[in-house]
Amino acid sequence: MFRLSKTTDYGIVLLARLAQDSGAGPRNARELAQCLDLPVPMVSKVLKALAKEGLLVSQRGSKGGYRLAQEPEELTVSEMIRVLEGPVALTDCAIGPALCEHETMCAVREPWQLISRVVEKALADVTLADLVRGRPSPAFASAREILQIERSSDSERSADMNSDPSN
Amino acid sequence: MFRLSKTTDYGIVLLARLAQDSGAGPRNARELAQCLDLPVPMVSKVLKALAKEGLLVSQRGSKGGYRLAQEPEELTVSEMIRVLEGPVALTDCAIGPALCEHETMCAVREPWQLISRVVEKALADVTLADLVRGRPSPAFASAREILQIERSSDSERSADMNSDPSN
DNA sequence: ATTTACAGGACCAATTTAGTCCGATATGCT
DNA sequence: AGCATATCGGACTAAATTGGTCCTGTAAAT
Repeated sequence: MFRLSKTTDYGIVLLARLAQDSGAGPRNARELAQCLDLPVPMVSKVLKALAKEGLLVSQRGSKGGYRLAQEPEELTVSEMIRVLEGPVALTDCAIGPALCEHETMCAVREPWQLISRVVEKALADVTLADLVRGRPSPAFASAREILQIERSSDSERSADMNSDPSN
Repeated sequence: MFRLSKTTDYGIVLLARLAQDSGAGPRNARELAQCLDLPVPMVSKVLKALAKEGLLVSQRGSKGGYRLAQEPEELTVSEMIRVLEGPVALTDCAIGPALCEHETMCAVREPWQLISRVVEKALADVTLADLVRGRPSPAFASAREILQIERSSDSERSADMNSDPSN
């Protein structure tokens, strides 16, 4: 269905939560699960994954928990997805060469690589800090610009967005 | 894993194939399957879906087959994905409001909506004609520009792409 | 009438995903 | 030292999705 997995979704929400109240020492899994209303074992699992991949720093034992490994401004959405979900690419053949036996006759491989990189760029423009602010930061500017352009050019080539009333 | 499904992948390749040799009358499923080296029933299934959704026009009976319903320049990647895979959105809550019971406490919903729209815009910039040409058309220009910008700004904030040698 | 080809299903097997659980280890506190 | 609290690193299960096949019906051409 072309959606991020729940794991990734939870992971990013958790990172956002940790970014909101950083500085107050590590937060444990139970606490986070409770305040986000998610099942504890699942939260625990995702946090472990994030720690293993180096996005969080864990502290064991009593008074332990997790904290961000870097400043929210330094962590991009692209990176979070890459860590939890694998490299950003719309098709397998967009990751690299020689992964598909149809390559020789496939006309669309190269465009996919370019498209995937464009998408990744869009995701790399948004940082964790942007997410928790909910407000476009300077880094978000290019995204906004693109949407502005879209808006203005919509009037020119109007007629293909509303072609499917049956759905 | 954040990939397009095989169905969508096949679908776009099939559309590209049909775009390459349009004008020569309808192509049937067997023919297309053979020239793309894919299983016939699968190709048939995808073609049916594309026809049902109005991207292809089908003709039954002997000498029947499928042809594009519109010019390759008019059909965007965004549209193809939307038809085969559903609306482009990274998370469920980016589609519309009131789909997730955590909304009130979720800090990241709004940003997801914006991000999803940016991604969709990137996909809407590429047409089927661009795909079969494999070469950036005017509509592709913005994508290229973005990558240029990325390239040049890479020198400034160099150190976070290569932070994971363990993977 | 026969052949060709799409339409619309049901159907199945394999994979992936979401979620749970458990034993081991590390830390802080008394 | 001993206990309580956490993470760590697995294995494990159930449900959903996906990739793929197959079959019956219908439309068109010769």
